[in-house]
Amino acid sequence: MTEMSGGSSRGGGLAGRIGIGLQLDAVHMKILQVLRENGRISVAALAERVGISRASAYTRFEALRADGVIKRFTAEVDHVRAGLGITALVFVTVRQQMWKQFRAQLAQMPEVEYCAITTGQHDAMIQIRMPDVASVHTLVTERLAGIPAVKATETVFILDEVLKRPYVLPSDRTPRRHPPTPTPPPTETSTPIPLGKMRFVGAAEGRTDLRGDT
Amino acid sequence: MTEMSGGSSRGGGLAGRIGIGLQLDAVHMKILQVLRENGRISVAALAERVGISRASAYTRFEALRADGVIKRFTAEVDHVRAGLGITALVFVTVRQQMWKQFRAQLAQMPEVEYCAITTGQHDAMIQIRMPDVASVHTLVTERLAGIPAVKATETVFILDEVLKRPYVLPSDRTPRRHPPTPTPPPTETSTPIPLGKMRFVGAAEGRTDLRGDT
DNA sequence: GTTGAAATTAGTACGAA
DNA sequence: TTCGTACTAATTTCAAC
Repeated sequence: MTEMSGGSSRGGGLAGRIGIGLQLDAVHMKILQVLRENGRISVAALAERVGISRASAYTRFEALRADGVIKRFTAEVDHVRAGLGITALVFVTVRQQMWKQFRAQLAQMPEVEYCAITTGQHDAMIQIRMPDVASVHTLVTERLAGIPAVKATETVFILDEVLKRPYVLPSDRTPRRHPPTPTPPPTETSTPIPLGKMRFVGAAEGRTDLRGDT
Repeated sequence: MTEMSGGSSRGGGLAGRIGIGLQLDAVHMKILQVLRENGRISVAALAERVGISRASAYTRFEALRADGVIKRFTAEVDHVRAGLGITALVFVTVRQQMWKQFRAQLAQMPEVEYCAITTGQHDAMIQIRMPDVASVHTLVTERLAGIPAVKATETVFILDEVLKRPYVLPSDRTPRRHPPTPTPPPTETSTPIPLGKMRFVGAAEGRTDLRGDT
């Protein structure tokens, strides 16, 4: 092989996905689990770990990749060591009808590592990595705030990243049966607040154009 | 090779790191850049892309791994396809002097993919992946709220993950010189609020025991 | 740090169960 | 489908430059 990934992720972003494609069984899950822990494992070693033949491993491996279940393989870099020691979260309020522009601008900001559209007080949360605190300030005030689509921002710094797990699969979930009385979905209209400790935050009003048309 | 990663990440968490180790040059950066895009590329192909010999590529590759600059290789899985279609952020207020316990409890919750300690109104932000909305509710109310260290939570749902980049390295940054007049660091005492659009949120009062002693 | 050649391993393509 | 084997091509290692 020359390369095995990097060029075949179908579609554009992480957004909308249609069709179900592969039906994943326990073996698929086990493959994913191993691959999340060690993305560079050889298919032969993978087969051994999962308990299938090499031929099957190749078939399933390729199927998972082709089907988009595995989106890409990546190396996790220590950002501090790489020169980007400061991480911040910026919560952004986006002006209505300007989501497309907002997305377009974000695409041109390489320092943005992650962006998610959320319910709650703000509309989006972006995570940025910077060499120093001053750079965060500059980015937020001069570049983010300069985007017409951005109505307001709120910045918090990340003091420590406690955990970042690659193990998140249904099989990892704690075996914990749902309560007999099915919990009602947490909507704005019916949200019990048990223990007085919880608070779900719904979407802001008039959020109709959440998805861009890219 | 049989395996190339997965068992040698030194230390425990993502927290404190001592010593500088390798001094990264432009070639190292380029290697990291390629590896972040394609974690399964062969060292031979990597060498060609970076423009160095195979042997050099092997040496540098190993050095980056041994030194911890590359923390691990992982496969990015489409969570929706894998059965965890719901993503939520839970902002947690942690009771003072109970950080250690909080961390310990989190370690036992596999559905938590990411946890960061932040400045601002809340103390920590955790990202969870669940099969459905009801499970989020159950997790937050029955498990998270049940932790003594957790004083309060606030949950928001992620409607769409716009981008998740593996390209974040200093070399990716937009070449934009800092303003001649050095921007003052954004502390609570001296934070200019340009355009009335920005808002930095400092740490809550009395946050002295942010780091656990693990 | 680079090239080249040898040994090992990976990836593919068959049949057979 | 999955497995097992054989074949081909690539990668890794190790040598000398």
